[in-house]
Amino acid sequence: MTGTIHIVDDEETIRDALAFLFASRGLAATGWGSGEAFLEAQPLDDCACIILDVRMHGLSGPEVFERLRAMGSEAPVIFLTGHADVPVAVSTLKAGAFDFVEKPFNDNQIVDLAKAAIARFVRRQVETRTVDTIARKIRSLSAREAEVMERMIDGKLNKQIAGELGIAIRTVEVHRGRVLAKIGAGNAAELARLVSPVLPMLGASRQDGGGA
Amino acid sequence: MTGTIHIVDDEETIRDALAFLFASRGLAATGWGSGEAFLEAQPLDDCACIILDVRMHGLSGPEVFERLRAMGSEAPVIFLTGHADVPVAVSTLKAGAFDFVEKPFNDNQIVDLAKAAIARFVRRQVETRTVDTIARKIRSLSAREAEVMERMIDGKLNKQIAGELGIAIRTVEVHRGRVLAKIGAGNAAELARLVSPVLPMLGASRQDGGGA
DNA sequence: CGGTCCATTGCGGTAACCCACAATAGCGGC
DNA sequence: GCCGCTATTGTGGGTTACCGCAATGGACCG
Repeated sequence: MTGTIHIVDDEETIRDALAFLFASRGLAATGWGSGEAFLEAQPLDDCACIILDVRMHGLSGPEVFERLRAMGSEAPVIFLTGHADVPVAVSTLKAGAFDFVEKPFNDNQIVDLAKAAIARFVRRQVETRTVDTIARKIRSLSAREAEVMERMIDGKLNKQIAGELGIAIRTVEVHRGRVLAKIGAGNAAELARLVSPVLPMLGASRQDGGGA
Repeated sequence: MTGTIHIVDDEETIRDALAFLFASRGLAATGWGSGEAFLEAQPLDDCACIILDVRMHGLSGPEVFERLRAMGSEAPVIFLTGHADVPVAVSTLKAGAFDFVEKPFNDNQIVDLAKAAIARFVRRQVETRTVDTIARKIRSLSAREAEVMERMIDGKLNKQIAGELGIAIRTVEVHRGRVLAKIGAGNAAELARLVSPVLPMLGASRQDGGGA
């Protein structure tokens, strides 16, 4: 099981129709009668795809979408609408919605869209996990080790690094060895390849990893 | 001058109104009466932003958009439409359009959108130029040098590379030196940092850079 | 106060990198 | 056939990287 499709619509007819449709195609789906109910349950871990009706009692689809993104959810969202609302379509798509479909929809179209959304979700999950693994390793470095690593990636020699940090070459060697061990790289080239794409995404999240 | 705004609309009234509007805000703009006329002139180099009417005589806006992309243009496109056409809005945005605006539009909104589009265009131009510089250097490598470089980035030792390629260590050293010189890196770490983000984008574009 | 973690440094040695000098050999063009 | 480009290899030597062993000193915790 790769994840569940969550259907949020205040019309029970549509909810049930979609749930039945997905079930008949072998896709797991759950229905929610309102945005509030869905958000409160927060089944974030299990969200591979979210289908939101635009106009609902209480929170609207776009409002639910906005809160999901604010909560950090990256799940693909497919909007359903019964009214030709171009501005809403444009703004949600520009905000990262997966698709925007007008009712009445075609069964095969919706199923294909949901499958594509889940496929994208799975792909991103894999990428994110890879990045997170590296990021966690980087955060496990002490402050000094991080300083040394940054300079290693720039291709600086131990001698230069020692000069910049005002410490002995031997000390740089020790840090360098620890960096390679913690990141799991055999040498500076591998380190640079692994870490350099992730570094720019870590801006303010570093914290002092050690004492002194 | 960062580039020109190209307005493609078969209604002269709108063309002129937009051209006047942009001119009054200090933005250079040119009008075209049809998609065919615009495509034929191919002012690709000068396209910082393209405004396309959806429904026109001859080629429709989306058709023009599709041909532009097929021609390799990455310029941001803003669609204008007089009709609430959600499917067209969705498909064009998913295909990479910058925005989709319904008439009648607000003057300030259009100007701000055009400015944002131009800003994105300029930013991408800079990125593209950086990537192209590296890509050109990579293409200047001989076939053998490229094979060696690939393994350098993986952090392999000269000894390992020599084994894989069935050549002497000394030969690997020579290629290694030439790779670093051609790319402009001081060592393998810098090489990996510079080249590894660009490599995946070069799939089929490599060609033999040298003799025998 | 002892234990833990980290930064720091030194010694000595192996292995790897980098380069100048020198030479052989195949391919394509004039 | 000569020239130029590239690939290939060797010799020898200076510079670096990397590692084990050993030790000192500061900060924090129970």
